[in-house]
Amino acid sequence: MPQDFRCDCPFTSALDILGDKWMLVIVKQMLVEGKETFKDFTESDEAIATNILSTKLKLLEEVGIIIKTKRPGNKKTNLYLLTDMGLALTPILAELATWSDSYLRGMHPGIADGEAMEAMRDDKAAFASALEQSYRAKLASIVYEQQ
Amino acid sequence: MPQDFRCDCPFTSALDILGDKWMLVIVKQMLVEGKETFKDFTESDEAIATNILSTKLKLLEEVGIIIKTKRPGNKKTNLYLLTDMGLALTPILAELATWSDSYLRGMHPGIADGEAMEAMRDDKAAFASALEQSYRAKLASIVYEQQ
DNA sequence: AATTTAGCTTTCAAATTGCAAGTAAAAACA
DNA sequence: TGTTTTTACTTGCAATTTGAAAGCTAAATT
Repeated sequence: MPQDFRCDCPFTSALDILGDKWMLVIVKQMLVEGKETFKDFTESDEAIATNILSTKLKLLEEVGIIIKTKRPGNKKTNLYLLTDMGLALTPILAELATWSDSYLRGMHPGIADGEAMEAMRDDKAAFASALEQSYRAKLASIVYEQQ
Repeated sequence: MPQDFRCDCPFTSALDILGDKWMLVIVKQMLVEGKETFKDFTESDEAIATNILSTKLKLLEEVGIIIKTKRPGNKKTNLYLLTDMGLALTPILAELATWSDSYLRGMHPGIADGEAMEAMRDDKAAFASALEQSYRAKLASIVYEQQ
């Protein structure tokens, strides 16, 4: 199923891929919460249904935002990892979270407000690149089958 | 219909509102293309259906991203304008477009690549604040019913 | 007064999302 | 070595969202 695009607008084209309830949430779970396996994702706060998870992981892989691999010696557990294309979504996530912080608390007072949020308020770009860097460090440290 | 949120995550909460095919596209049409009226939106490249447009405009207003008003003396044509909350989405849009520029051209070679794209590549933050500023200038110049 | 325009609403079809249950293969356990 | 558990799904079906097309009403224009 090749992606199709509504028009030639770069804003809209990003949303043709990312504009749904789940794509960026899954990327966030990988980047921020360190989720890597199918089971990890099913145990998230957002409680994604397994059929949708399966569909979205396939789409993310097809588009090139993640790769699907395994740890050597383990034939069962799939590892899902962000590519450069996926890591490049970090600034979008940081912008979404700071927008929530600024404008959604009136509507949803429970929104988390810990150290990470403070760090983001303090310096959004620094927060984003620290997140990205820490994910890259993890990638460098874990062993998985290259393709 | 009060919005409901999947969990307390600030990333996810933004997507509970913005995570669909249309919300950010409509904001983009207002901000970048200067669209203001129901008819303006129906004439866009993205070709939104009128029933969906109607639903999404209501939701955008309810959330506080836009206001619905009129020009004095005109009882027919509604004017939809971005609020501060809506204008604060500008950086998200800029990030989405630059991500498309960097990673989607392989999949979608037709993505527009004009002066605006060059300006964004050159300085994303400057581009975003120029866009925002120009929208604010327009707001200051047009006459509409205050509420 | 008649026509056009703007801003919808309604109907119904199609696609997407979601719940719950089931399956298959690998791994862990006894 | 057999049994159980775990992981990663798939399947069936209901509910919600999206979409195409037509219709409708009031305001504005001719």
